[in-house]
Amino acid sequence: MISIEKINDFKWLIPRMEGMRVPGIIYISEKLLNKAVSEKAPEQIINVSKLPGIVKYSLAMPDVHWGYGAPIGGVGAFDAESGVIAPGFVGYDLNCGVRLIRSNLTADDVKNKLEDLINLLFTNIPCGVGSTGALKLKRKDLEKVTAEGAEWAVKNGFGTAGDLENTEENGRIKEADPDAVGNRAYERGTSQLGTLGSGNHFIEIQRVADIYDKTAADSFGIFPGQITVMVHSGSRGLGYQVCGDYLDRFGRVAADYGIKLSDRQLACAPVSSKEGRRYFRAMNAAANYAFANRQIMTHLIRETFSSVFGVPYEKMQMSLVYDVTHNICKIEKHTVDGREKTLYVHRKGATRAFPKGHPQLPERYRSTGQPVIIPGTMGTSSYILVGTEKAMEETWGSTCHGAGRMMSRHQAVKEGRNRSIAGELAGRGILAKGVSGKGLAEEMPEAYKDIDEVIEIVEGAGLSGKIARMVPLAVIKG
DNA sequence: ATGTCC
Repeated sequence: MISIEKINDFKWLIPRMEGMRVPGIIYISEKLLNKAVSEKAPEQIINVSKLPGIVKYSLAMPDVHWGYGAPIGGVGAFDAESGVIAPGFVGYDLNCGVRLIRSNLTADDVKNKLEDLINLLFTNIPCGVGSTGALKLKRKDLEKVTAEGAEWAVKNGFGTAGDLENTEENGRIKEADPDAVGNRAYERGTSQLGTLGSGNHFIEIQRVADIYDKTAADSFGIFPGQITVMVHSGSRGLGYQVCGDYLDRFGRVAADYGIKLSDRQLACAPVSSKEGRRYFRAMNAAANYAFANRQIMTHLIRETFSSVFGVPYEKMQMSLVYDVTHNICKIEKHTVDGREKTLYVHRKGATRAFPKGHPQLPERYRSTGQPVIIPGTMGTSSYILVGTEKAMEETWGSTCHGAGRMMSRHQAVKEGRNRSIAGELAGRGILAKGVSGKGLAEEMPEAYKDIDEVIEIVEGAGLSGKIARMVPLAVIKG
């Protein structure tokens, strides 16, 4: 039995016990804690707290759930000298992330076009496990993609300079090394650029249903009744392979650095070690691939809208609001006990949420704070939030990343037997097109926590502010 | 999440 003590309505403490270097903190409500968090997630929060060089606390967001090695919804910062880096605390889908594309279309404009849009998106953007895209790149070009990220995509005609401006890291992480990515990863990545993938990855056409902060919404280009398009995808087989390769490697070398692993899935190496630095550069290379992937899909989405409406997409003002990554480790400066420190911040199923004034934000968001894009499920709302100063102080500038699973995929498939999830969604006015019925069942809304409750918690805890809520109209699923 | 088992 793990003891979890209430700090306040939205914040809970796992006190430091034998072997823990720092305490655990879970941002959650009593209701969600009892209903949606199994014992396995707190065990992983504790395992993370035992890693060398972890600073202050092992954190979990309200969408926390059990994952490979470390919890999804977990955040932890590590000292730049004594800390470690752990692939299992970044996730297999390196730079899995979300972007939101705005438009000047209203729900009325798309009412009679939704079916065409969703069918053509499904045709134009390959999805599903192992799906391959229209682009087949030579190894040399692929290396440019891992070095240059979304910048490569824009350079090759898939998007605009404005897209880069509105992407975390401008869509290109500088400290990336194409040579740190293995052959097998490149083989898998060759034909997958511009593909959606499977699982919880999706492209969704949404309607803006609520505005909570008009000033911020205005500066984000968001208005009531507006059509937005949300993309959730990552680095596909390339990132998966990078994660796997370095997990193997770290599993073998951790002992050489005197690290005793409490869970092999949480294999790690010192950030300052040869292996640690190499993983960091490979991870960033895979992250760049993911930025390019979402960028190329953005272009395909714009073309799809153009062809359905018969007007150039520029006329529909389909610009990028923001692109966030929620599976990554970043070098960031944070204040620790009154002093500025350089930290390796791991976010696994957690979103950066920097406050207004932060120097890393694009000029246009300097006075509002960073847009935080949070998807719900196929059947529920999604949100635009904004980063806060309190997140900077308490969670290394982090917030939740989505609703967070409540049921295992296996359990969801079982629940979905003799049901048509697409049919049920259609009954609620949501057009869902998936590669497989099983895939849709795995992603049924009931398999997830209530996104509205999750958002209430991050807002109540002061980790982000609500800007707008979108509802799903139509979605494609891998 | 994932060429859902090299």
